[in-house]
Amino acid sequence: MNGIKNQRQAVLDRTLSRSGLRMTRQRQTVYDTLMDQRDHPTADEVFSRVKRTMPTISLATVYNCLEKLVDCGLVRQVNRDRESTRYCANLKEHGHFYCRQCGSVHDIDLPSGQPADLGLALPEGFRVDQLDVNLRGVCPECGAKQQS
Amino acid sequence: MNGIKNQRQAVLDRTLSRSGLRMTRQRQTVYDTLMDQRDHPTADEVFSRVKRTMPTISLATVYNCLEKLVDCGLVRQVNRDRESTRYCANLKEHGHFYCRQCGSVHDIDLPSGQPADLGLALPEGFRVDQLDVNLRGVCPECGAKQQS
DNA sequence: CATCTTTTTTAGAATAATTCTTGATATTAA
DNA sequence: TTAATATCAAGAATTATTCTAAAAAAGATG
Repeated sequence: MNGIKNQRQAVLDRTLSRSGLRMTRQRQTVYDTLMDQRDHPTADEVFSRVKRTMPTISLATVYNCLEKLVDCGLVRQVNRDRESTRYCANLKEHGHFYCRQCGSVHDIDLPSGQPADLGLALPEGFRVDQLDVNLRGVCPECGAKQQS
Repeated sequence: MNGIKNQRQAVLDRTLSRSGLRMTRQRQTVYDTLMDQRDHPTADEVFSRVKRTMPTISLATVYNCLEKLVDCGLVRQVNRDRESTRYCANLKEHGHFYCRQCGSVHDIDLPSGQPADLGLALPEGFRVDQLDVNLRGVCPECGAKQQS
């Protein structure tokens, strides 16, 4: 029972050791937390979720774990302006939509392929290796509320 | 002589008062600084540039002025991850390219029109009113250096 | 012009997120 | 087991930014 978590754990273990890192209970819990509820929590939010099952963990450790997960590519940092960094376990290339009313963050699929495909008029000579797309507006839930 | 600065000043004056704000020597100088050298400086960098002609200005004032300029729409804030906010006096819709080698920031034209035109597969119900595109990579200058 | 009002500036304190430091603890290797 | 290394944890430190409160400047009014 609970094959999903076992499989997830195997991926984590493999990926960590590929980066010369050890699998620890803390990393596992932090990773599980991100995978279980994929709503782009801040480090602080992750901290309070993890504390529920591991009350002795410290915020510094959560930051450390998140950093390692980002380093080994299992987790992405998501930033909007200078607000707290959020963490995202969706590895597919995607952008983010921020609802200015409820503050929720939604993943938005990007057209696969190179950034050039976005139709950007990139002058000669720029080599792009990362693309970051952020949208701001009103999400469907808030939009609906407003109409009524 | 110096018609450009006079014209610029007139625009600033008009725009400020449209927002119920006064034209001050500090705001004028901060705005001029951004318009004169359009390289996306941080507040701190603006501060040190402004100090050259106005040695008594304080950093808080620079922050205040920048905030007002942003409020009244003459200046845009530009963020990359959680680094210091940068300020940009280019009002045309555009994205930003960050060179990971020299740290320079370049404006990148976006295809005019709605965000949907970027080819984003936006699910039904999202109303977008702001689009933010950041690219990361190597700029032409650094690319050329590397080849040789 | 003198006075009153409002806005702006300023210096320094406060804040918030994150990183750093250092010693304790756990894990692996020998 | 012992040694070596990696990780964790608690709190201090850092950094960018905002807040606060008082002084200065600008504009309006009589």
